[in-house]
Amino acid sequence: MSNRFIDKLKGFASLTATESAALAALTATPRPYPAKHDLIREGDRPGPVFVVLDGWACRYKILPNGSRQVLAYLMPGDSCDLHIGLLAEMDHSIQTVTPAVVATIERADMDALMGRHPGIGKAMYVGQLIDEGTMRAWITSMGRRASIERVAHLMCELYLRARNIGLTLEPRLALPLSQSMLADSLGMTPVHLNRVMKELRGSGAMTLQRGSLIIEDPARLIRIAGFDENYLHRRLRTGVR
Amino acid sequence: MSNRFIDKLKGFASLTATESAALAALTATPRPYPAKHDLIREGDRPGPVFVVLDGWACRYKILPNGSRQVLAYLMPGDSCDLHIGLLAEMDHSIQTVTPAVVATIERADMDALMGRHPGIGKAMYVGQLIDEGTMRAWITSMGRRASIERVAHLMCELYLRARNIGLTLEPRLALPLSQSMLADSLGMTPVHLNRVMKELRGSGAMTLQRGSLIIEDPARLIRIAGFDENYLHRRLRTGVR
DNA sequence: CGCTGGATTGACTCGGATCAAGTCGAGTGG
DNA sequence: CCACTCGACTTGATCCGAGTCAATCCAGCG
Repeated sequence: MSNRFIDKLKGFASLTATESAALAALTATPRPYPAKHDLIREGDRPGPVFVVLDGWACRYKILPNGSRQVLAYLMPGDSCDLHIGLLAEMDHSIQTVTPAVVATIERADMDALMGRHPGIGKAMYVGQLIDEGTMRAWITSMGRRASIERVAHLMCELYLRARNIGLTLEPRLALPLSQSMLADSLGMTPVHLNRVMKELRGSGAMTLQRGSLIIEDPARLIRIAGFDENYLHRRLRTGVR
Repeated sequence: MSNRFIDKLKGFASLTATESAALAALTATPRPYPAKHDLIREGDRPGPVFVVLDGWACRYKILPNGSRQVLAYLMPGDSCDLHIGLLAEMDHSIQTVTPAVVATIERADMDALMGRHPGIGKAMYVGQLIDEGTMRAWITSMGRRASIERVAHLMCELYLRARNIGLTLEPRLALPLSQSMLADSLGMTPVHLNRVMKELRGSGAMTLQRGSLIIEDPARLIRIAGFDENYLHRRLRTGVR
């Protein structure tokens, strides 16, 4: 019975058996949700912390004119902000992308947990720093990368994140994201995204079809994207308590 | 002798006299820096937490092709991420925009402080949630707003943030940002930014000249921007410990 | 077997980038 | 006090990447 949340945190800080057990206890009774189900909406009062144990979710905002911007993807093991409960209302929504299994941790439990087990706190903070780095990378992509670079960059990110948590070993990944959702992530239209995909396919860098991302030429994809994985912070600081 | 850092945190959580004094002690010996001075660069190993007590700073990234993306502005009272020390290297740089007065707090001191004074921790976390909300707003702007909307949105944000911390009371603000810096914040060229500014001026919504932002018609500017200030989280959760 | 929601392609338009001159204001030195 | 310089701001002309609109195409499915 693996718990992807715990597995992910273990990659950020060593957890004692007690700490793992405490986390397991708090995420022992997750709930399944269908695809495209809002876990929480912009304007809602935040409740417990969400932890995605299986499936994909995304953060997004809807603009006054009705268009959507996807802000981040949550993969198995990812969670929403752990201090979310301090705010009066959400500034964005979180929705499942695929059918997903999601645990919730009450704020009081979370606080108690982190007070008692500093290792868990540390691991959660590292996760949060990575999420922030990812947002900065998205801002950078949107602002200063051409569309083909942007697409390539997102594919690099999603593939590496998936590999980091053991979702795949081969140069291929099951990507449950429609072209219109990808377009809403990258600030472009579905039509243009489709053409860019065609170009990437033609260049021999990668292929995305039928929900399957295949990295054909990693070096080329990385070069197109101008991708530097440092923002995913795989190498963490060593020797610091 | 006001301390903008403490003033800002007091807006997020009530601080006891002891807590204020502890914060004052840790930020008692700030250093002045000239404008355009890198406090820390992408790739550097993070050190202490930076706290901007006076002046403006920004976070930014430089892309392989040499172009720059500004990621956020730090105004007086703002600080960098308080867990920054957990990472092996910075994923972006932080630079002063104007001459600035900056204090640094060592990680050990910060940890001790937050362990002893939960109110400080809470206030810092609220500040961080606002920073994250701001990044999400930037992603949304870059992805789904036209350039004039984007510019108007940033001006709304900067003006409101400045007013929230008491930098101004009137509908005017000293904005020490060059057009090329604004362009690098908004993912556009300086030339185009200039034209957009002209259009905003012509529409009677706002004027920016000689480092001075004047909001001529707040309602119109907000309408152009499609601005919703909820992401700045001024109304915080009440009745929660 | 027709329906439906993605994916794909074509034709046309337009917002913003690019390239290239200026202009303006604050220093600076003669 | 004025010529010179330098950085930042403006403006015009042109081009191209990406949006828009409108047909298909296709696979999965009731």
